[in-house]
Amino acid sequence: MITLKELASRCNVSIATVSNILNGKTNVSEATKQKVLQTIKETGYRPSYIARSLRASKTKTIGLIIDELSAFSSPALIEGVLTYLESKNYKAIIETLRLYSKFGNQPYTEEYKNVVMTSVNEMLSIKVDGIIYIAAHAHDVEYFPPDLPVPIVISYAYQSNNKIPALRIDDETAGYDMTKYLISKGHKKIAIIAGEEQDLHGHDRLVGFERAMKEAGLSVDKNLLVAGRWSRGNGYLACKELFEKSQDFTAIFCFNDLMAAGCYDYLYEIGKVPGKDIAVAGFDNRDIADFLTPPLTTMAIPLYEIGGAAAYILLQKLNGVEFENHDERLPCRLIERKSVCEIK
Amino acid sequence: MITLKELASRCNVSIATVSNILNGKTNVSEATKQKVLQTIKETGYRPSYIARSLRASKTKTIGLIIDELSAFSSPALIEGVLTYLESKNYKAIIETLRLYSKFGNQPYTEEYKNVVMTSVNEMLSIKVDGIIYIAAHAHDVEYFPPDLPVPIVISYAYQSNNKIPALRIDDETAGYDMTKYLISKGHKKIAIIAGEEQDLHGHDRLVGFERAMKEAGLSVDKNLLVAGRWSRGNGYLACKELFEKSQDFTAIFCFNDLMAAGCYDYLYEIGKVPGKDIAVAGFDNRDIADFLTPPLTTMAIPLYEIGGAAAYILLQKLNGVEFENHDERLPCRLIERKSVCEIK
DNA sequence: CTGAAAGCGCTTACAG
DNA sequence: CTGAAAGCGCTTACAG
Repeated sequence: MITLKELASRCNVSIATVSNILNGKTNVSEATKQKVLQTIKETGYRPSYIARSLRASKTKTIGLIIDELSAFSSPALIEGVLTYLESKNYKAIIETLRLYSKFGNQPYTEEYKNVVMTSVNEMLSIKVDGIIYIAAHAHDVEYFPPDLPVPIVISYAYQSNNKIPALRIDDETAGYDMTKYLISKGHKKIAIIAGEEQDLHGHDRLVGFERAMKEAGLSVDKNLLVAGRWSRGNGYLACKELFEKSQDFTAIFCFNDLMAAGCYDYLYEIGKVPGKDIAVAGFDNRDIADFLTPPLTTMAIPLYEIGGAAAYILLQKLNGVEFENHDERLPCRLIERKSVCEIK
Repeated sequence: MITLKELASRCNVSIATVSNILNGKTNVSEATKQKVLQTIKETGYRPSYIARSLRASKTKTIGLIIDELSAFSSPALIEGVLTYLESKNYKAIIETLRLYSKFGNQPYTEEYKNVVMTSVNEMLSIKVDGIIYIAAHAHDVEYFPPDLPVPIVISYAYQSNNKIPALRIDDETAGYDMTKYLISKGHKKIAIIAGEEQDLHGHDRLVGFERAMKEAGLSVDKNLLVAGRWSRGNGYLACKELFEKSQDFTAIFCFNDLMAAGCYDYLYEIGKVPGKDIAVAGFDNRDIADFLTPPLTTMAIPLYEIGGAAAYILLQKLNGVEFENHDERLPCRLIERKSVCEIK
């Protein structure tokens, strides 16, 4: 691969002139411009990104710090980021933290902070123009200092203690919408399998649920609320617990699809058919939702959009636009399938 | 963030000395070394990756070109690559080609070559030390020229016309193993839903199937072989076609899980229960496999391992080790669940 | 053991 | 319209 210098000498012009042409400066005669362009074509010359970055002290590269690539949400989030970045001619350096494999089910520990900050420092050393943090799960990030030398945007989580822009999903409205849907199908006694206590997603969905119930004049029975971890096995257990506490409900709203699947497991075990004997709703619209029997009615999460919006905001910030305290919540979409039966 | 020069002047030594310390050279007095290290700690100095890369003309960065991030295989492949890379202190620049969204079901066209080569050239411009191409589907890549200035490794596909190392799965053995398993369960008449014709994965799996049948002294009935696209809908259609052509089989080996799910759909429609009235096997071990009713017996693909091996080989090549004509096939693993019933 | 100097491949004032 | 020169932040012989 030839260099600018060689290219210039082949064309019998100075490197400054070639550089000007490359950068679209207009103060160049048409003749020399054509000659240079022609030679570039012949030689396959490509400017060195590295040299350009060093000189211009901008890399046009964004650092992507990813909690966990194998989280179901990550690929779509990343795809959204990359698509926007590419359209603006930015590159991405990617680093995955392997959060779940390293820290299991209690991921966001003190030790984890160090992992994240080490990654941030590495990105800084690479001289990325900005950073996008892609969380695996909504949480209060806390650890990004307010005085980072480059802008940062949080996707799928947020930070309460300063002004870092964040994009997440509107859990409350989603909880509200699903509950209204359930009510519209005639359900009045709705049980909840809620995911871990003190979980942000769960908390907000529950608030939405209660609001919808209240609006419909329906009472919320605390006996019909069961919490647990976000897995299929725990969905099974939670469903079991529900039936041990009460039989008085016609629908179960699970706060994720995995727990809904576990819920199915238990229902079949006791001879009840979801979508027929009892309504089940999920959340996330993972791939599996459509492959359950019956296909699961659930909430789709705007992952691609969140990724795109995160990239958009970051690039805006790079252009000097302020996004202080920007904590945007994108709407989820109800996907109606076969697991919610109607009650007359 | 301070520079080497500032750091040196704070310590009253030359930049060369600081650089030597940073790079672990031993010809430095303990006293100055301690002073410099101390100052680095105080100032939070970090060397500029960009400047270092320009000077050393190595970036310690690998370009990852990804067919389609949302392919089910990509995240694990990437995770494997990144994990190995990180352990060796390499970074990754990532670019996704959005193959399926751009080119639909006939992805590997002439136009696609240009997309890939554009990406390669961009990586070259960024001066990556090497490239890993992560395919979404096994195919003969063809387009990488043999004289690329940096080494390249193909993961999940291969290239027939030159010496680029490639890692893919051992479809033939996997087809053989699954067939043997089916035979061991008493099945003698096995139908195949094969995926697209002339597909590499499908071709090799079929060869393995035929070998196992032959070894067991079983005949292969061409009527029991149906091809189609890799989707659920086509699995449904293929299963229907199978039943229209013949009723004389006790097991269906689907060449991916999605088609197996479609197969389930049709079976239920005609009142047959998979795993009871008829055996069904899949391929891929996607997330959905365990959520079907009954859970699907299938073949797990060593994606993480392929990614890791690709990264390993690339770094070996960077160290001058030759891997000409390296076309490695990693073994799949049979995951036994509930969809294959036994015949006495 | 330490430092002065060249140079990696560019961009950016600035002079002509 | 064109070019000489400085400099981005490092590393690497080389001299002392």
